[in-house]
Amino acid sequence: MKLSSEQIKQKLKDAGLRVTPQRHAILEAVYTLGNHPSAEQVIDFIRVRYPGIATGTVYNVLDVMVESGLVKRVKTDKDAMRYDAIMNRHHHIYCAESDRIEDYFDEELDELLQAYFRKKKLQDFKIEDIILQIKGNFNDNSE
Amino acid sequence: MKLSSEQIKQKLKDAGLRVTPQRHAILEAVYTLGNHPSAEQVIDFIRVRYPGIATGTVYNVLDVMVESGLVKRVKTDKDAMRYDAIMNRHHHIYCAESDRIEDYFDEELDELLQAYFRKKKLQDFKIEDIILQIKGNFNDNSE
DNA sequence: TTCTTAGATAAGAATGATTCCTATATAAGA
DNA sequence: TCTTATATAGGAATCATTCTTATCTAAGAA
Repeated sequence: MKLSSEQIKQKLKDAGLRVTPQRHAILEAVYTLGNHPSAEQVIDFIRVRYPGIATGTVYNVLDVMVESGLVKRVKTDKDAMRYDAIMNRHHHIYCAESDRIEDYFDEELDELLQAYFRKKKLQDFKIEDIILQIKGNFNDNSE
Repeated sequence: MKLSSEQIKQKLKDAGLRVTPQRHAILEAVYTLGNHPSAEQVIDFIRVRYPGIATGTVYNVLDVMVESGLVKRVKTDKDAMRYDAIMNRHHHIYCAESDRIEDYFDEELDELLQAYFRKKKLQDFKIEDIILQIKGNFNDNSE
């Protein structure tokens, strides 16, 4: 998903963050890259236009954005952490072989789960979010 | 869960793996520690009785065990990978604040999900496993 | 039982991802 | 414009994990 410069700025402001060129570039990168980029992919993307950005800054900013709810961390079987800017409730379809992640939106399923856990409460736990990790294989895997 | 030495041995054999003292100790550690240990926790646990075990061996063996279906990788928001020896279908209740993971078994839910995805097929994807990550907060968090 | 060898391990170097440190720079409110 | 709390650059440091190679051993064969 591509956002306008103004939209990105507004998102940072809404999250209560100072608007800096670095933060702007990083949030833009996560949105533009779309498919759950790693910090490294974000850095590579940004350095094309903005070579000076420091590695540490990207990690810092991504952390800050996670804290502020602008992005989410996505961990896979692999080592590097990945980031997701889509904040609407969604799930992940994941193939370990290719390390590919696809978003899965399904409101019907979400309602089903919500209803289920409204009835069947968990002891001593306050649910904030439920994420399905759907594991398997893409049929069109290039292998 | 605590397993007898004989049970552990049998599990290794059933998985088609050679039975070595290291593998025995590692599988025992994952079972005994119970709560989704990281590789580091496994190493610390084993070194008390078996100081010589090499770091690389633990990582190797854990990978081999994942390949052979003896343990599963468990991913959290944090960097380090964690491992789970419970292979029955179950889900995870996770609190990012404390990094605590609890197992959640619920056959009724599993059937619900199975029925749901039997009807609503995903295009171009063969589902092998569905794991819920239930995120939130434990009420008794010591904080 | 002993022999054989494919496969496993030790030890530690190497790598890759991430965090930390601190001097400098800057966003944004006064 | 000034002020200052906050952010960034640059690079060292740390942490998790993988790799390399010499040595060792489990387990089937003789």
